Amino acid sequence: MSADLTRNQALVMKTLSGAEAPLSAYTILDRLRGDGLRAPLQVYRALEKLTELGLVHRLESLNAFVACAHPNCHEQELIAFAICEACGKVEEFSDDVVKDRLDGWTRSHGFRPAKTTIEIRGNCSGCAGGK
Amino acid sequence: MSADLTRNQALVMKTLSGAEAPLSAYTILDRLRGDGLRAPLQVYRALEKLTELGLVHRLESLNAFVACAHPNCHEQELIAFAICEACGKVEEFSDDVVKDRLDGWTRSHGFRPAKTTIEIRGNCSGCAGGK
DNA sequence: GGCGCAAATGTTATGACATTACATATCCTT
DNA sequence: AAGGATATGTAATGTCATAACATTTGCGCC
Repeated sequence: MSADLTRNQALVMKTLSGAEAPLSAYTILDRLRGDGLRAPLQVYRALEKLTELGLVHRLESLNAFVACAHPNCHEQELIAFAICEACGKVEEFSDDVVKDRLDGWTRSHGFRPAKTTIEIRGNCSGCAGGK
Repeated sequence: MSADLTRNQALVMKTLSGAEAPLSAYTILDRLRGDGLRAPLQVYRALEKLTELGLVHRLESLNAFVACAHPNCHEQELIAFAICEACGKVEEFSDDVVKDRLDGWTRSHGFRPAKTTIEIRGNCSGCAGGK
C-alpha cells in the first residue's frame, strides 16, 4: 500500500480514518492544530493528494471529506454514497448497472465524462428505524 | 402553471431562464442589482422557493443553480445532470433503470432516501468533439 | 373597515468553505 | 554540488451561505 504519504497527508488521512462521519477541511484543521497545522491550505493540499490516490472521497453535497471505505480496491470506477442526515454516517457502494446506464447515456450523447457524483441523502436504517 | 411568483422569485427565475449555464447565487445577485436587489439573502430565499416548486435545480458539485429544463413535467423523481466543464452547459435527463437500482439498494439497506444527486462532470459533444 | 395571521422582504453582520500569491524547504537525480 | 520537482509555510483574499431581527404585504374573517 502507499504508505509513502508525507507528514501532512498522513495526519489528514489518520484524522479522516478515525472519524465516524465526514469532516470538513476546517474541522480537520482544528483537530490537527496540536500537530502544528495552522492554515487551511495545508489541509486542502493534503486532501487533494489523497483524493487523487483514491484514499479519500469528497462529498459534494456536504462540502466534506471521508476516508474511502475500501482502501484496498481503491480504484472503483463509480461510487455512490448514502449519507445519513441524522447520524452523519456514510455508506459507499457501487453498481455496475447504474454505471452501464450512465455510460450509455454519455456515449449516445457524445459526452466525455470526467467525474461522476452520486449521493443519496436521507436516513440510515438505524436512524429511520422507528417508523 | 405557477405564475404566482413573487417579485423577487420572478426576477431570479427570469435570470436563470435566460442564462446559458448555471449561475451562482452571487452572480444572480449582481445581475439583479439594477432591479433593486442588494443582499444575498434575497436571492437565496427566492432560490429556495423556486427549488421547492421544482422550477430550479441546485448543482451540488458547482454550488450553482439552473432553471429546470422541463418546466412542465416538473415533478420528475430522479434527475441526472451532465455538466460540461468547458462551456458550462448542463443537460438534464432521467433514467428509470438507474432509479430502480438505487431504490433497490436503499430498500435492501433500510435507508430512507430524501434527495438524490447525480452529476456527471466532463465535456459535452461540442467541446470534446475533436478527439 | 380593520383585526390578525402567514408569508415575503429588507438589512446588517457573521459564519463556513476554498483559493491566490509568494516565499522557503526538502528530496531525489545526475 | 546543481537543479528540478514536490511539498510546506503564511498571509490575504475570494466565494458561498445563513443567523437574527425589524418591517411590510396579502388575505381571510368578524
